[in-house]
Amino acid sequence: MEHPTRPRPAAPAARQASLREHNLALVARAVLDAAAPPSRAAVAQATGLTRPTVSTLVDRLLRARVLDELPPEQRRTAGRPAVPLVPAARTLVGMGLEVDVDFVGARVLDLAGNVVAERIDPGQLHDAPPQETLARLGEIARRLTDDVVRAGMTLAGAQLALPGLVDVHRRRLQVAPNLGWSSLDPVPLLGLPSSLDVGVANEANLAGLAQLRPADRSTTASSFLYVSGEVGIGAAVVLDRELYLGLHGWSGEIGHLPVDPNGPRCRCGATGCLEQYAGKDAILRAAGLAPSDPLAALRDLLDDGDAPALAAVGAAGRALGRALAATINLLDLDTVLLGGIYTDLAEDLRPAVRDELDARVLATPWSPTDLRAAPVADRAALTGAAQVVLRGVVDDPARFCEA
Amino acid sequence: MEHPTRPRPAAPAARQASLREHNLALVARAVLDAAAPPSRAAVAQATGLTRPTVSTLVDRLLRARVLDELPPEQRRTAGRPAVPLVPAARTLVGMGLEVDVDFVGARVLDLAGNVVAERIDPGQLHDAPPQETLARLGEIARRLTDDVVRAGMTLAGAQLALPGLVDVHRRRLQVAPNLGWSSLDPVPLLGLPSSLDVGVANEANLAGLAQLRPADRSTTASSFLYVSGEVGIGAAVVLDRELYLGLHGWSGEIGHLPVDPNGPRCRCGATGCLEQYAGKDAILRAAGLAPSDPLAALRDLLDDGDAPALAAVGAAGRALGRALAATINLLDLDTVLLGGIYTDLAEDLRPAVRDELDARVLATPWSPTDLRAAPVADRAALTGAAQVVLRGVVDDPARFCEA
DNA sequence: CGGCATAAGTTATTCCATACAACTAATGCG
DNA sequence: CGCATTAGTTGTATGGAATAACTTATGCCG
Repeated sequence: MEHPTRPRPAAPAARQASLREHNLALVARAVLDAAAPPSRAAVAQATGLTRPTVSTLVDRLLRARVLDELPPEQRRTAGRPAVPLVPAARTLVGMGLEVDVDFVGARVLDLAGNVVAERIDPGQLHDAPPQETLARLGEIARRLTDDVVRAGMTLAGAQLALPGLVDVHRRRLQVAPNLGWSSLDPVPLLGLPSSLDVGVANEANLAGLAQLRPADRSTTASSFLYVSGEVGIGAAVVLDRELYLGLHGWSGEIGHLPVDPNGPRCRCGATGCLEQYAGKDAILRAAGLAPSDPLAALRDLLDDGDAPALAAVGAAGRALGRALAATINLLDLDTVLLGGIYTDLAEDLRPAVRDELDARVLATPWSPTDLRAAPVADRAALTGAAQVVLRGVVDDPARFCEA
Repeated sequence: MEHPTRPRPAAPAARQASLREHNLALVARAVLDAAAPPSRAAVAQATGLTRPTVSTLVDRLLRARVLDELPPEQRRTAGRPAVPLVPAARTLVGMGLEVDVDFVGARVLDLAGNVVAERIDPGQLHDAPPQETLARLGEIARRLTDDVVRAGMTLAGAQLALPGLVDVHRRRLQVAPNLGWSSLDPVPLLGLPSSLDVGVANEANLAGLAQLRPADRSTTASSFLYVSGEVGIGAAVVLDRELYLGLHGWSGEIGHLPVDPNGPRCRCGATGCLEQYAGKDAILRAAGLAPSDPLAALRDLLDDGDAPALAAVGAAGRALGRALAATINLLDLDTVLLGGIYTDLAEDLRPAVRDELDARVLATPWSPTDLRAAPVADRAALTGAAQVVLRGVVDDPARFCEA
């Protein structure tokens, strides 16, 4: 059972072995989260465990191929040189899967954060039958799985990102308007071996999680609101590096926040939803482009100072700012990461969004909102999905330790 | 350090003693959450620990006066009769403190949930200087403390509920518009002995937490949105019995969700905020009453079928419904508890709120929203504040075990 | 070049919370 | 009165982690 965050606390039994598992995970996380490859002694320092304890735990993690040793480093100080520890590359890997309106794809990451294998198949998938699309994705997944297994890696699981309401506990898609899908059990349709653990989650939520680990190892905030602007608009609430999922995993449906009750009718039935102002199609249409036009066309218009395009982005920014202000008031976050098409439009959107945030966020005087482009932009959901699998490994490495 | 929920996960050290503490808390919680007083054997069953282990842990909790034994029950079945375990009454107690626009008060609860001591002082406190008001409250607190200590009880801590933006980590009040207070360190102004641990939190958040334990021991949902309608409107997000606090504890500021950008100007600077439609003063004014009129006056008008009153409540319900729909879309909750003045108005508000929820909540087809009056209505924040202290005791009973 | 300080990592021992198994205690039942 | 049954206790074993002492591998200084 892979979940975007660990399963509900439930009733935690508390035997003695839990201690070892807990500390094993603690050590693994310390190595993965470290700024530079730490020695056993440094891990002991960081975790509060003693050096002997860390040693035995590290040995176990080395045998499980969760960690790896680097050659002893040359130090300038006295003392025995440390053996730097790093997450193992190309051993345990996790697979992210995604279906979106214009592609299906899979990406395999290892614990070091490397993309080990990837395959993206573009195509217009709106209203394509789910059986067909998911079978196609399953085929890709199977091929990548074969590749990595042949290369000696162990696939720990997979996570499927879908642009819609996903029940993460039942692994069920309730509805994905932009795909034209509803009431679906997507996992069986992939046709993957049942031994492979496949979780399902919302695309924006997974993309949000991916922001926690930029490829350049720079640090992002550990709490933020990630907004994904696509045809629909989704969001992820991340607090203390944990995703807020809500009851089912449907949290973050920001696209239908009411911006103006007198506004245009939305396909959700209400009027004046955010999506009608700041959704991809809405922006393009307001800028005088067609929904099928590439985003670059809008970029060009903006760079040329085209008035309708500037007006479209301004209106989108104001609407987005209002919706974000409401969200921030409700959730008490101080960082907003602009994802999806908003990443490229960040500088164009900023003034209008800023104005609305400053005017409407109650906490502004004490905690002004940090508004920035999302650091991970390249199909972040795919990366986030794979990371969820790997997070499952790091949170319970005991599963992969035989002795 | 009392917090509405336990402090941030941070870096959990993991020594051997943690195991005992964890299991101690597990056993304590099992007894407190049980539907009927359980035996040691039943606790063992419930927790997954063995009977000998439970026995030693229970002994410790008995010595710490966290638990108590009842006289062995008469059973109809064979076997040695069980000794029922209950939370100890009148031993360890927690104090809730509250300042609101029309009263200051303190309430002391024991682990069994009994109100052990209470003192409410009504008064119009809008624009009263915080030094004075908090000193008054401190005086009450000191008197209650003396009473319970004299009666042999141990006061584990206190928690102060305030109607405003409270930074729970710094224990600081940023702003409380309805009190006319801002930028305040309230705890020192209470003048309580520094040995007493006093936390601070938002009134609506604490009232929301209180809903988890109705006095009649009936079960509420473990996840819900609690809405507190007063002069301002606040909310608490409770997921899996845990309060979502956000970064600072400012979550749940629902009162300034925009309902209609063309609506009346709000003192927050924006226009058409929820508070302008569904705040206590707004409803009373729209019903032709004065803000100072008691709620009963509105009740009478409604019962008489007074048209302006009905219209006022209808408008409030529609506005509230829209704001709640936005909140539910964002947070994925399926239960809304109406608190504050909304409790009494629940049946009057229901139709309009229902309509808006059904129309706007995306998840309605799969998870219709349960809308009901809050089960704990009698100054719930005061109760919730005391419970936060007691929760701290139950989560770490080792603090009170000497041996 | 050899002793010494220093830091990393390991080995041997102790400690302690829990599991396990066997016991005692207190009841109903035939 | 013996027996089955369930609650609770005692005594022993297990196994993680702490502690302290050790080994290893370096830089530094005379």
